[in-house]
Amino acid sequence: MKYIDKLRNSGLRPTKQRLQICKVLFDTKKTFHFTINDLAKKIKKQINDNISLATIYNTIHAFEKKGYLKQIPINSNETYFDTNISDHHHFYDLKEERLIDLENSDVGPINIKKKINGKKIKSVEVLVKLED
Amino acid sequence: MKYIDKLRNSGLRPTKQRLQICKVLFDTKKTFHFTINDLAKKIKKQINDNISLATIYNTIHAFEKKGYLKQIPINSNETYFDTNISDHHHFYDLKEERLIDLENSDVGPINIKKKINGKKIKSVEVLVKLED
DNA sequence: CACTTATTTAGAATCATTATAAAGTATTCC
DNA sequence: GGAATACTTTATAATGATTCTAAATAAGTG
Ligand SMILES: [Mn+2]
Ligand SMILES: [Mn+2]
Ligand SMILES: [Zn+2]
Ligand SMILES: [Zn+2]
Repeated sequence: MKYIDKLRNSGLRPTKQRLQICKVLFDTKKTFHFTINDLAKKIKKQINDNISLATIYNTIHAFEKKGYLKQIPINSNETYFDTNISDHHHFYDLKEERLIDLENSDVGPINIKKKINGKKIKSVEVLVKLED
Repeated sequence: MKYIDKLRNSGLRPTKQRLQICKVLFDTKKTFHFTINDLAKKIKKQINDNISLATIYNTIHAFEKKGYLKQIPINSNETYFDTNISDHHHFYDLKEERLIDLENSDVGPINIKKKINGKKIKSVEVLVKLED
């Protein structure tokens, strides 16, 4: 069982709820962007069972900490997550309020010339805002 | 009167509160990053007068709409604003939870190769997360 | 199976932000 | 200047995403 091992390997007990959430998040051809609210709806529609909102929050945060999800830096009243954990960037369509992946190869190499003493770069993320 | 004209020119009446907020935001050598909460404290300390929180929110949003402030895309429970409205980027020190400006010249030119039909690029912002 | 530890859950609490609507102020026009 | 009008401020309430709490349940261990 793919997800059972995945969870065990990161010290998370493979509970029914976590496995159901894994299925919704990772059993797809395409990766996707979501808010907790989006996800809660998707879960309700896809599995015929209830998972409490607190568990969804807990699980998403646990997955993010383990690196199974990424948080997308964007200004919104809701937090956006991404099942695409590759090093990549985003378009944000301001009118449609929609995120679109920009693969690393779609953006030339980014050269950060400034250095901060004693700190190292953990990630470099580009947000490209789009208008009509 | 610098700020009176500035406000009038953008169709905002130069009220006492707006002028006081202008002073706190723009009467400084250096630009700075702030949350509404930061700013409310700063206002209380610098002017000997009370401005309601609702007015601070209204004013900051009006200024942002007019282009006198920028919102910084970052995941935080509070919204960050910037009095530096030049085209620039940010370091975000994860440990100290602090934003640091990265001037455009500190980052090589960014080449967005992908195009989205019917949309044009409004802004390109880079967020560089720093760890120890 | 007992025992320990982690997880789930409903509901309450928190807190940034936005909405409301009444009182106050700036602007316009005579 | 002095209405009349439109905009602004304000206290306070409402909203809504997220986090907290503490009791019930489930998983891991031997
Ligand atoms: Mn957020
Ligand atoms: Mn926000
Ligand atoms: Zn993405
Ligand atoms: Zn800045």
